Amino acid sequence: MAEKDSVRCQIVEAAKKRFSHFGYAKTTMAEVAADCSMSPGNLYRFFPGKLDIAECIATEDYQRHLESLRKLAMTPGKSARERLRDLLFEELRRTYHKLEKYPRAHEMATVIAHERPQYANWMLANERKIFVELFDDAEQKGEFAISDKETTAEMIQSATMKFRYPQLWSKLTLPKLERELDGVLKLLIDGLCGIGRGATEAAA
Amino acid sequence: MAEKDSVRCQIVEAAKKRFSHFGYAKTTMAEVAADCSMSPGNLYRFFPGKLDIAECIATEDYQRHLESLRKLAMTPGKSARERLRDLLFEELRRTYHKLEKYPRAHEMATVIAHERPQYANWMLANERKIFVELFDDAEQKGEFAISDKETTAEMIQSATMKFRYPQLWSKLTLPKLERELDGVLKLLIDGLCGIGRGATEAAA
DNA sequence: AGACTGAACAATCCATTGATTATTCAGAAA
DNA sequence: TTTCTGAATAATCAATGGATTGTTCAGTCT
Repeated sequence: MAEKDSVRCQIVEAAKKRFSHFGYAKTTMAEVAADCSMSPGNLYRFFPGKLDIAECIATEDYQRHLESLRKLAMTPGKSARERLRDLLFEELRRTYHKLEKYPRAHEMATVIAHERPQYANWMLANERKIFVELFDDAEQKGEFAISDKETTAEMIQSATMKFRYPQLWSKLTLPKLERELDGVLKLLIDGLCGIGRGATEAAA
Repeated sequence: MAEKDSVRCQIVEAAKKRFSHFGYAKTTMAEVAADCSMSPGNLYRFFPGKLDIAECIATEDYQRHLESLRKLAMTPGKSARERLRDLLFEELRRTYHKLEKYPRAHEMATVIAHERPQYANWMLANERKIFVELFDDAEQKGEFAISDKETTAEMIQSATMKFRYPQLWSKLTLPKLERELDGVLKLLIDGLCGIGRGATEAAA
């Protein structure tokens, strides 16, 4: 069992190197197998198919991301509003930098999104859980009370789509995207009327 | 001059029929010319190229749309909030129905967006003008006061991307999209705190 | 002179085909 | 028995070149 896991891990590492260097399409199962000193056929005892290796790599990375989001959502000593802001900014920056550093990641994301349409939904649902935790906490501390938290989380995701897959919808630079997210967030939190208090507080 | 315009119009009408029936790629300049009983070369006295005919068709249609938006933005007897809602819903419904009725329209939109990247920006800028007019009016009537109206308009567009090209980002049905837009709009107007008053008013 | 034509050209498309590759599985090795 | 191999298969990809099509322009017609 531990044996099996270590082989799986070896395969994933080999594939990770190939995928990020040559791209998903340009690496063959035979190459990954050779890197692991095994036959192509043997890969299929550990993964149902090529795409599943990619998904495994993506998920591994995504779990780390989720962890860091959870941490941001619960940072003590920060207002709920600040933490919400931190969450969405982290989301934007992570994907932006990831695609900047590993341009091949875009190909992988595209392939997975295309062949496994539910995958993106699963990611969104995971993040919504974090939003809901944050809202629960905010309610307890009397910062704001949201009646339908799950729905509200969906609405926030809907309104911030552009910042979740930044390079996909626009060719804006990161600073411009950040300024725009800042503006959207201010609207989402305070509403059009602005309420008066702390219009600058959010920009800090 | 009037002569020239009528020929242009004839070309546009012929192209419109072909494009919506067979698609942009599948109709040839020769066919459009034949429909107008003229040679292919003659088309180029009226349009710089094939894409410009498509753009002309799109723009004609878009101008009508803009007009209807302007009307909605200025409907007397409605609150600014209601009118803002009407605007965004009209936007959603129009594109949704257009693509449902003319599936070929998607191809044309894609081609134009790809070859003329500035076109989409021009459309967005036009609509922002309407938002700004609406905000001016709202300010005058004391409904809400927005400091930077142009920027606020940009933020609203940013937050409602998903509903501007509905079939592009999701496979949701119109009713689901409407419910989602409704939720996003409520957030945008009232903010997360909800302010207390009229949580149901927006859903009416 | 101005309006228009249609053959010519270059760019693009697209079907065909030959090569590559993901996946399977009968059987070898341990 | 369990683990693994590697040739066989079917699906996909990439190259090719022949046909199609957007665009031009020398020249005809009015």
